[in-house]
Amino acid sequence: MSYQTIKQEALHLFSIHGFEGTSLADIANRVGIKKQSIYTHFKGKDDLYIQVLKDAFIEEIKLEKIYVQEHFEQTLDTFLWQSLQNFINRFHNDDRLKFWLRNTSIPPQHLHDEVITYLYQYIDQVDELYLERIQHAYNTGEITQDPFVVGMAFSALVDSIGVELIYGGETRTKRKLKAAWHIFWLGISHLDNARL
Amino acid sequence: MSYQTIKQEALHLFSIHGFEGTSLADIANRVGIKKQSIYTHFKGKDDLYIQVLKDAFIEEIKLEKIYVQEHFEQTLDTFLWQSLQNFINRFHNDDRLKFWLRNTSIPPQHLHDEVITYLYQYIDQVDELYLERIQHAYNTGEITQDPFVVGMAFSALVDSIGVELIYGGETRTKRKLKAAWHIFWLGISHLDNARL
DNA sequence: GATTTACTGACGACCGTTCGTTAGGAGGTG
DNA sequence: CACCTCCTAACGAACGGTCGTCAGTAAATC
Repeated sequence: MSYQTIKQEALHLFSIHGFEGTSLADIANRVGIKKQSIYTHFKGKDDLYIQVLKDAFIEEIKLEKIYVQEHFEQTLDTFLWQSLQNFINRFHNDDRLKFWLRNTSIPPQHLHDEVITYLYQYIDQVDELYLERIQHAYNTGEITQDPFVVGMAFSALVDSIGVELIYGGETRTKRKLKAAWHIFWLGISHLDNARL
Repeated sequence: MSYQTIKQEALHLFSIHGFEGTSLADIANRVGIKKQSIYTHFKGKDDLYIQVLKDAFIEEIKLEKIYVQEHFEQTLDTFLWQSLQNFINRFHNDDRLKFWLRNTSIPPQHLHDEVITYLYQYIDQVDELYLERIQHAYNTGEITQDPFVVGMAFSALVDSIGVELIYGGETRTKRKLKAAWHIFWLGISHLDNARL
């Protein structure tokens, strides 16, 4: 089924070169068909792009849910740390996350609203997933800070890792992650429960 | 001098639509000239793009240096916090930072290396600037954690704010920044000087 | 008059898209 | 089994546009 193949190759190229930087000819070339044949399966370039976006959205949410489900019982420490490792691994082994992080910063203008809608849904849903686990940690006294604040701070930490991954330096990413994580963990387990 | 005007309008459009998403016709249109006239001042699109990139790099570095210089004597608390505010203001009032953050995630492939080189220079130089001030804070006992680690963690904090700014939600940015800063500050002033 | 600047005109290349057509298989009908 | 119809997938050819670019010319500035 070349319907799937087209989406797969489109995802790959979009994740590297973005919407305008990727032509239908390029995609078709990788699939091994002519660009006109793409129109058998998709209404046009916009349609293909949105389909790819949607797929990536659904899949990424699913993977996050699975992770949280399978690691919920671990200590918050390893739960959060391994989720970061999981995030990094996914970025390297899968085009979806790459597509996701890269295309949301400069989406094609005429599709901006649609892209942003999916993006916000993604962030909110993921944040909520993690908030549950963090709330749990707060209740058991594992952390002392307001769970909502901790959740947001962790979300910011994930954002920063995303940036580093995009910029490409593996050494840089590791170094920054190590430092940011260290400070983050000290912060959320701080004894003085300061008010915000 | 329309040489400057061209760069200015190019910067504006590149910062919104990226390299491929911006045409010379669009730029010329905003300047009020024909697209061919751009070739009087620049060798071509690539040349214009690199010039704009270079300008943004130099100017942003300069602004950071000025900030650090003028606020060095403040407490680390306000020094770092206000630098974040400064960062946010610059993003909103100036196209350079917008260009910078947006174009480094998906640079045009044939200019990738050049772009990345400038980017790394930028990050390293800024990190070093802040490290000096942080080192100073460590010496005076204002913070307890390894200055290098604190610098990296702060750099990560800036990254995450950059992401939020690009995504566009002002409310989201404020909320996340508040939380991330809170945890960050607790972390770097933590009493147990844990080893990394 | 020399030099800078912007213009007109045109170029080939590529863009996304539409058209009509062809090959091949699935499924039903006689 | 043979025949016909329908559907899917991919094709070549071509469309109107836009892209970046180059050459030559006119206008403005010094």
